[in-house]
Amino acid sequence: MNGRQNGRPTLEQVAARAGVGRGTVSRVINGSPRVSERARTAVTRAVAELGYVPNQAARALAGSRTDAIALVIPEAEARLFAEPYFLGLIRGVSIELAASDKQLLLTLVRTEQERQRFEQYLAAQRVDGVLLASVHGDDPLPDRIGELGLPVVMNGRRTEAEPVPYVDSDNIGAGRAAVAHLVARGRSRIATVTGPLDMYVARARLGGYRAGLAEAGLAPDEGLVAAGDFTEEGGRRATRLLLERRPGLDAVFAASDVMAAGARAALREAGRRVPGDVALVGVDDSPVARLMDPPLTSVRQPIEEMGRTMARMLTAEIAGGPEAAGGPETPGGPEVPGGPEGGRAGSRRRVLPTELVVRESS
Amino acid sequence: MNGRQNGRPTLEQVAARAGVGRGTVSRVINGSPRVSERARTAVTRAVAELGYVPNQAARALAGSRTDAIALVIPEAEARLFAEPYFLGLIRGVSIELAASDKQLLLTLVRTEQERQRFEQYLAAQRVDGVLLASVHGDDPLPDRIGELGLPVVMNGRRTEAEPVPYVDSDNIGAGRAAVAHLVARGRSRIATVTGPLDMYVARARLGGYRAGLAEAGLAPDEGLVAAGDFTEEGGRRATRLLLERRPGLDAVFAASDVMAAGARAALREAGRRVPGDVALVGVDDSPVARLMDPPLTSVRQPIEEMGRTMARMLTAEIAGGPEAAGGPETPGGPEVPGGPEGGRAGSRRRVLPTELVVRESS
DNA sequence: CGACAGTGTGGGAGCGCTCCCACATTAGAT
DNA sequence: ATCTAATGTGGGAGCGCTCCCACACTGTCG
Repeated sequence: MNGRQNGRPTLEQVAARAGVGRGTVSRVINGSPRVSERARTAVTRAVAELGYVPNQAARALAGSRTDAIALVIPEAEARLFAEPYFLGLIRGVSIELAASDKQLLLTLVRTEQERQRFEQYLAAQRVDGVLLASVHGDDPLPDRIGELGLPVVMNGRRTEAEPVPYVDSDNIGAGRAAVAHLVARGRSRIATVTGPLDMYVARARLGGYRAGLAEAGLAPDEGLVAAGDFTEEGGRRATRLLLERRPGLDAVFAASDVMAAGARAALREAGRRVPGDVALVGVDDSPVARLMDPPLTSVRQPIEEMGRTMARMLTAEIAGGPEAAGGPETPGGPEVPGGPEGGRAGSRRRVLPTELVVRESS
Repeated sequence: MNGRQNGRPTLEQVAARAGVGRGTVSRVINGSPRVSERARTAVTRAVAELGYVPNQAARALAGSRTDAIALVIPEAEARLFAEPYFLGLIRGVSIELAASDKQLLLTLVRTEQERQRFEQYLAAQRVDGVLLASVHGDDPLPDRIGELGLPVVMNGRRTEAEPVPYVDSDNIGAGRAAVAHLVARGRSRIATVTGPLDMYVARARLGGYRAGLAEAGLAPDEGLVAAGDFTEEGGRRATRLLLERRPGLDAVFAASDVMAAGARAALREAGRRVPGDVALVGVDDSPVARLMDPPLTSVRQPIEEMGRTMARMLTAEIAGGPEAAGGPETPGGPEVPGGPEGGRAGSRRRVLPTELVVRESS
C-alpha cells in the first residue's frame, strides 16, 4: 500500500548517514551547544537529504513533554458571549504558539461528562499546559488541573483575588471610560445594563460604571441599574425596565455590544432617538458594533493580545520548570523591557488596558 | 510536590494488580472481544482502583495512530468570512469528535512559511487525518496531504469538479431560493452583490441567482450584477454602483450577510427604504442578520452540520483503512463523474441543503 | 610527568504501549 | 483414542526517541 509509516526516516538512519552516533544527532536536532561544528554540519546535511522529521510520539514518550497545549472553551459560554471573542483569543494564542513551535489543542466542553473526560485526557499526558477561557465563578477545574501538576493560565478571573494565574482586561477601566465619555458628551442621567452579576466580569464593569459616576460627581441611582445576561433579548428587557423606571435617562452603558443591540431595539420601540435622545455605549467592539445603526461607540478589549499574553505566560511557566511553581521565577529569560501594556512581565496575573472606540451612537 | 510523571500507573502495574499479563490488559482496554469475562472484570477493577489512564504517547508510538485530527483554517479567510462561521464549524467538528474520542488540533495558517511548517508537522505523524476549511481555488495543500498518505476532507471545494473529498453547502440552491422568495414577494428588478468570483462559492451563488431568474421567467441583466469581496465595504461599494446603473432596482441579493449590511448602508444613503423600496436578502444567517434594522432575511447554511459531516467522513476514512477508499496516490486527479448536488451517503463528496430564513427585510 | 579538568562523542537503557507469536486449554470431529 | 480447531492468555520484540554514563581525546596545572 502507501508507505505512510515505513517511508519516514528515523534518527538512527540519519546518524548512519552522517557517520555519527544517535546521541549526536539528537543533540544537533535539539540545539545543544556541545557539538562540534563538523558533526553539526554533517547531521544537518543528512537531515535535509533524508527529509527527516522527528517523530513526535517517540519524543513525547522518551522526553515526557508534548509540545502541545490545550485551550478549553466552555460551550455554553461560546454561545453567550459574542463569538468573535473566542476567535480573537484563538488567533492570539495561535500566533504566539507558532512562534514557540507548540501545537494548539482546542477543546469545547459541553457537559459535565465531557469535563471529566477532559481531565482524563490531561492525565494521559497529552499536553504540557492548559489555557482556560471564561471560567465561571465556582469552577473547580483550574485548581484540579493545578493538582495534576500542569501549568494553567485563565482568561479572566473567577473573583477579585484569583489564586490561579490569569490574563484579564481592565473591566473596571472600561466602565469608567464609558461613563467619562458620556459625561463629556453632556449626559448626566446615565443608566447601565449589566451582565449576570454572578460573573466577575459583570461586577467589575458595573464597579467601573459607579466609579465613573463618582468621579464625575454624579449621584448614584440604583434605579438606573438593570441586570442583563449578555444576550440581546436580555439587553432589550433590561432597557425597557430602565425606561419605565427612569424615563428621563439620557444615556445607556451596556456591558456588551450584543446587549447594546438589544438596548438599541428597546429605545427604538420607545421612540427614543440615538444619539439624539439617548446616547449608547457598549463593550467588546465586536463586528456588530460597526454594523449597527448608528454605529456603536464601544470599549474595545485587546482580545488578541490577551490570547498572546496567555500563551506567553503558559509557555514561560512550562519552561520555567515544575519546581519553580511559586513566584515569578525569572530564569535568565530576556525580560521584555517594561511591557508596553500594563502588568509586569513574568507576573502570574496580568490586566490589559481597554480602549474606547467612539462612533456615532454617543 | 505531587509527581507529575512518576505518579501515574502503567499498564504493567495494572496487569500485576489484576493478576494477568500485559496483553490481556491491553485487550480489555481496547475492547477486544477475545477476553474471558473473568479477566475482563479483574482488569476493569484494577484500572478503577489505580486510576489508570493509558499514556497517549506510548500508544501512538507503538500503534502508530494518534487519535487526533487537525483542522486547518487559513488566517486570511478567518478575517474575511463572517467569523461565527468558523466557530460553528469548530463546534460541529468538536461534537462529532468527542463522540469518537478523538482530539481536535486547531491550526491557523497565516503565512506560506507556516504552511510549510504545518506540512512538517503532519510528517511528524501527530494526526490521523486533516480537515481543511475554506481552501482557495489554487491551493495545492489538499493534494499534498493526500500524497503524504493522510486522509483529508475539505470544507467547500476549489472547483466544480473537486477530486478531494469535501463537504459543501448547496450554494446554487441558496441563490435560487433567495431569488424565488423575492419573486414571490413581487420583485422583478432583482440585483445581486457577488463574492470574489475567483472563489467557487461566489460563482455558485451567482449561478443560483441566474438560475432563479430564469426559472421565474425574468430576463438576465448584467447591469444588475456587481462584484463584492465578502466585506461590508465591498458590499457598500457594489450597491452604490448598482444603484447608479439601475436606479429602478427593487431587490438586492447579497452573497453574504456582511455584504448585505454594507448594501443596507448604501441603500440608506440613497434614501431607499428597506423593504419598502428595496428588499434585501443575505446569506449565512449570522448573528448580524438578526441584529440589523430591519432584521435581515438570509439563507442559512447548516454550518454545524457541515462540521459534523466532515468529522464523520474523515473518521470513516481513517477507520476504513489506508487501502480502501480509492488510492489518494492517483496522480493528476481522477476526473470524477459524481453528480453536482445531493451527494450520496458514504460518498466522498457531500452537499448539504440550505434554508431560507425570512425576516423583515424582504 | 602524572593528575585533572574540560570537550565531544557513542551507545545502552529505558519511556509505556501494541503487535503478534507461541503456548495452554478446552471442545468437538474423526 | 488422536487430530484439529477455536479460544484465551503471557510475554518478547519492538516503536523512535531522550537521558545519561562511560569513554575517548585534548590541554592545563602543580
